[in-house]
Amino acid sequence: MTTEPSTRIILGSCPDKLRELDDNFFDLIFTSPPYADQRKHTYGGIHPDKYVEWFLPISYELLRVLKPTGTFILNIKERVVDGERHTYVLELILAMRKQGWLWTEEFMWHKKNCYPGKWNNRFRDSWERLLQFNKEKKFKMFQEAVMIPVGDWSKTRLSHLSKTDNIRDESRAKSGFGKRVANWIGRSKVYPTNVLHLATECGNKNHSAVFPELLPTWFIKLFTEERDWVLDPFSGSGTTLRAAQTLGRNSIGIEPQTEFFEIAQNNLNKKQMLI
Amino acid sequence: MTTEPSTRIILGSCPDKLRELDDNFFDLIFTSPPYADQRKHTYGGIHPDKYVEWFLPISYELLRVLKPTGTFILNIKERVVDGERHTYVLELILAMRKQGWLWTEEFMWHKKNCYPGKWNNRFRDSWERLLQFNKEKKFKMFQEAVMIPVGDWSKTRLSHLSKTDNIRDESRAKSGFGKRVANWIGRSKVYPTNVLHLATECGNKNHSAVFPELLPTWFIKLFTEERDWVLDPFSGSGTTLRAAQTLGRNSIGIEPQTEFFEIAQNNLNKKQMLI
DNA sequence: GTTCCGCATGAATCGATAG
DNA sequence: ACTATCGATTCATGCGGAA
Repeated sequence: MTTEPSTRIILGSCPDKLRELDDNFFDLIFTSPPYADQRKHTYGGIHPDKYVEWFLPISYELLRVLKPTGTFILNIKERVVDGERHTYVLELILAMRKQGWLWTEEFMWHKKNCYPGKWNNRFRDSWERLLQFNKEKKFKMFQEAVMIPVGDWSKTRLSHLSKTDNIRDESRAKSGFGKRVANWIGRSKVYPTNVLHLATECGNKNHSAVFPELLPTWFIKLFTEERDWVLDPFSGSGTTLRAAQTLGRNSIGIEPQTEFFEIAQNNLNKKQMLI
Repeated sequence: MTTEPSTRIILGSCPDKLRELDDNFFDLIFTSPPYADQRKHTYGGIHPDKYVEWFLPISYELLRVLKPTGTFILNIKERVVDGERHTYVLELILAMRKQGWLWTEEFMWHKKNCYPGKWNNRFRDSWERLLQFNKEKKFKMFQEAVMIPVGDWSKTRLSHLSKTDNIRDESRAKSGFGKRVANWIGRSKVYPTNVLHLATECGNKNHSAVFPELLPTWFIKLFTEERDWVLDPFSGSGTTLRAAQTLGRNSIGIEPQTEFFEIAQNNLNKKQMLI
């Protein structure tokens, strides 16, 4: 048994590779599956009308490999089809409940910098769903791990902050929500809400990720302890795995594309990699 | 024909009173219906399992009285029942589509100051859905009416902020999001996103509103012109009607409780009231 | 060392044009 | 008529070069 947490990426696809994993093994599953008909160039686009059908065999396996006290966080957003929001996400929630999942909560990721554009009939979409599913009503949760510091006077102060005002200290504090943590060290802390107000990662970083590392970091802190096991069945460039590694959690990722598989390997600490 | 816009509240309940209204009459329907409540004895509480069944006859009439170019904004959030988010909102969206509604968009109200509380298995809920439904793909929308100041200046400006610089002036500007207007007149503006980041109203007013007046104000500006007709089928203390009156729109409200009916009457400009 | 500014880019969507 | 492809639109962010 090593003292370092282990990180491993499996080259392959879901649900096939999931079947090789043990029952009741993971404490947290955090993933952002390919959205319907999006990123066609990287993943084979899944047609919106076929999305639920495609995902259910995967969620079936996820239910099996999750511990009874574990949590599944699904980052997803429905696309616009023919002028309407498509209903596949709503249908997926209903179908997963029939599969045995509990739909415990819906967190919201409020993106600070969303995709630009201008249309006559809608505004830019600046939020995504973070659906929380559980196997049992009683699950592990460590709310203290994600508390944010706020004093009485700072409540007033915070209400006057603009979006950009929060940015600078985010990368330093790594506590989520970008609340200029450094300035309030030693102050009393409060619990956050179910809205995460984070920026998407910019494309000109040396690695590209669809979500910022702060996102998995926050949920890993909230739902796991050190040495717990984290799974990302669509690990992509490995953002979830890197967050897990930084926090001393064991993790497994699954990724079908060799290109992303290799990028993720390079972004992770080699000493902890199990090949 | 009066030059002032008219405002009228009907004492009665839905869908009965809706049946007395004309076809294809309203440009905007904005409402926050009573939330589902499992405590049967509560007045007006609708059991979550019966919510869709209760609402469909109402949405049927709303579809009838809305103009083909009009918009229906439904402010709603599902309750937690037995540890899970109940699915009645998801089911309602699916059922309303079968009724003929288009589910065009889902706006998000990100509450700045949400209800306090502490639970072992969840955080405070600080967002609500604002579901947009339409009859036709082509609907009236006036995006310029809700533009907000560009964030570009703020990078420079915010680096040397004084305390007074931070003070917001929502009421004077009436610009929807209430984003520090006075200082940036003459600056270029940008379109907002589909997330509204507003504070809930303070409780120390003599009436309690479930949403701040800025919320209906924003949608009335976005989807109607002066003298257009606005309907709130659950008008409560009359927040939507007052917003409509302030903006020079005609409006009709429906409210079953005499107490709220009278509160709303008192909050509105009497000269424009049609009794 | 800082700060400032230019610039490329991103889980998108619509409408027109083409097959 | 129905589907596929393509250009136009837009803005917060972070990197890199310059002052």
